[in-house]
Amino acid sequence: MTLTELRYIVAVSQKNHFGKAAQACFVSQPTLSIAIKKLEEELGVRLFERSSKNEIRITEIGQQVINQAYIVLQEAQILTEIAQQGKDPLSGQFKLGVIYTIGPYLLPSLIPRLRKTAPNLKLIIEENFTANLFQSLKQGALDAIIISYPFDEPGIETAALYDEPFIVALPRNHEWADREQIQPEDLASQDLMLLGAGHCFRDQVIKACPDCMSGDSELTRTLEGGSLETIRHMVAAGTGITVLPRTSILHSPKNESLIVTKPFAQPSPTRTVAIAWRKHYPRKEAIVTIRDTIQDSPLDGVDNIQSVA
Amino acid sequence: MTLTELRYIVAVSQKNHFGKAAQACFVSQPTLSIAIKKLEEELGVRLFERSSKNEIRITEIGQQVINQAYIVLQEAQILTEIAQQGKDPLSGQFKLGVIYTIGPYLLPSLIPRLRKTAPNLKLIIEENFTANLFQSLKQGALDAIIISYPFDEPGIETAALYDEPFIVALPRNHEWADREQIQPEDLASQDLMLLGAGHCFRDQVIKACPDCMSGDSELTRTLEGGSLETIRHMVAAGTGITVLPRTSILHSPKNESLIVTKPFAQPSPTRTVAIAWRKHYPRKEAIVTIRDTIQDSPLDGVDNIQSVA
DNA sequence: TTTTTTTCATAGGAATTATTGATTGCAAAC
DNA sequence: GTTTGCAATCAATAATTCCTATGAAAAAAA
Repeated sequence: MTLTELRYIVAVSQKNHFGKAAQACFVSQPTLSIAIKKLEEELGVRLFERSSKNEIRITEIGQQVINQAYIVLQEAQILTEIAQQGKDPLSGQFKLGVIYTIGPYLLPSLIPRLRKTAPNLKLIIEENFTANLFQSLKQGALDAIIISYPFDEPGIETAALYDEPFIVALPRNHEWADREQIQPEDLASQDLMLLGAGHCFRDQVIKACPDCMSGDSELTRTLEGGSLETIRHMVAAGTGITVLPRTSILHSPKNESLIVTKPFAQPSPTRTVAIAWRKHYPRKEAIVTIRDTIQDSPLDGVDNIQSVA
Repeated sequence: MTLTELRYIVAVSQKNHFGKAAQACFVSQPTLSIAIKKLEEELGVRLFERSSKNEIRITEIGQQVINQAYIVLQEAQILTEIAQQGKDPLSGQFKLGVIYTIGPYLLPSLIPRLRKTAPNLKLIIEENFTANLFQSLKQGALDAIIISYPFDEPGIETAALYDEPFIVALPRNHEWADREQIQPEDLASQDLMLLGAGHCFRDQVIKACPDCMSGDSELTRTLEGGSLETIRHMVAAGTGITVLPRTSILHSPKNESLIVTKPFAQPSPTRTVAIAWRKHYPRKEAIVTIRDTIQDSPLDGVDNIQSVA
């Protein structure tokens, strides 16, 4: 049985005439006759009662079969419509993972802009650690993830989005409050607060300021389970100092005068934020759109990275 | 789009593996790959995300398409089941027309026996004049009709069922009550009651007893709108005499002593009852079954006619 | 009657499409 | 690096679809 054959019998039932039905199907009359004969043989049932002169007649069982053929064809039509609707890579769900230290600062501006550039894209957000996001990406639970370099996994492609300098956050009355800039090595002597294990930003800070974790620096503290916002509040409370990605301070309340931020001495420690997806992911256009949307109106204080489509 | 392609994508979604899916569909892996590629191109949508090593992944739109493919295939399956059920020519509706002068006598015995020989046949009965039955048969409103010869129409085939002698019905106290048999010509001198125009039996009686309608026989009366039963009651009431087909008296109450029946002198006027159907009617088996059912247990007093299958 | 017309079935051949085993290419695992 | 597993590709062949031309049957017209 083929859908074409079903279309043929439906046409015959509508035209009551093999020749006209064939015309309606844009085939020759023998083509249609043979196809129907084949279907009748396959079903083991005579669908039409042919008489040479008068109109053809539909058998009782033939009518039932034709009614069902309508249903089959209709469902097939719905299938193509489903495909048609889903043709747009910028429609449907898009599951985006973002690491904890980017999500709160990137998403508030990204989401409303993405609603304009891709209004049919139903964004579903997950915030998590890089490792968990990567697992979900690999398993297909996420369509793309936004993480920080270095990130190099087999089967995964990435595109850099922007470079984000690190800055130092101090309590207003800190001894460094008057400094212009900070040397990374100086942090070892301070009450430095870091995120818990799992946050890549923690590792990046440690790498930028290697001394802070050396044996003699017992001032450095890890806040397991905490977030950058938690740490920032602790800085404001005078508990210690910390290192933040610059985007995290651009979105904080302007009048937050309890905290002072200082840049690092050049070349400043920096992280590169990137988007990653499975190599064979079929909706690359959606990823390009997200990347472009992020870069079209960059966050203050970060440096866009040239697209390498 | 073909049903085969839909079966392929369903198989892939079940096996998560092109090779195994191909095996399940009893085709080679390239066959399945190409078919799916073709479907994806036709729909303009990527259904599967292929990665070399790991299992394949179904895209969001692909899942929707596959869900719909299930529905299409299921409806197609229902179609074949409908055909399967209807394969039996002895199932479904069968619309049988019978003329007025046969129906009341044949059907009471035919219907219960047909329920045994063809229990799935849903018999729908129409009683009417030959001409009307023929029209309905030609138009397809009836599947077969039971009429009396002569009956010869283009595109219609017939098979004789049985020969039925005519008999004369008299009031008990009629002058002929003691006769052994009646000569057709004698009827002209009697109060002969006939059915109205349209009943073929009327014409057959007139043909058998030509004198009864000649100018000098003003005793013959036509009962428009009447039936054989009406006429029989009038005979019982002594209004006149009539000619009946023999089956009509076999089913009358045994103790109906107000009427006396007499055979005609040999060769008795007789009618041949036959079944007729459109030449191209596809369920000939149903007709053969009805014919055989009538003849397997013949009505009393009639002569079966040899089947000429 | 005979002829014509209508209509579906059939035949033969061309074009298209489907199918297959063998091969290639790719990515991951050893 | 080599092997392994998987899907894509290739080239040859098989199957099918499709068309034109023709045939057969029956009704309508001459």
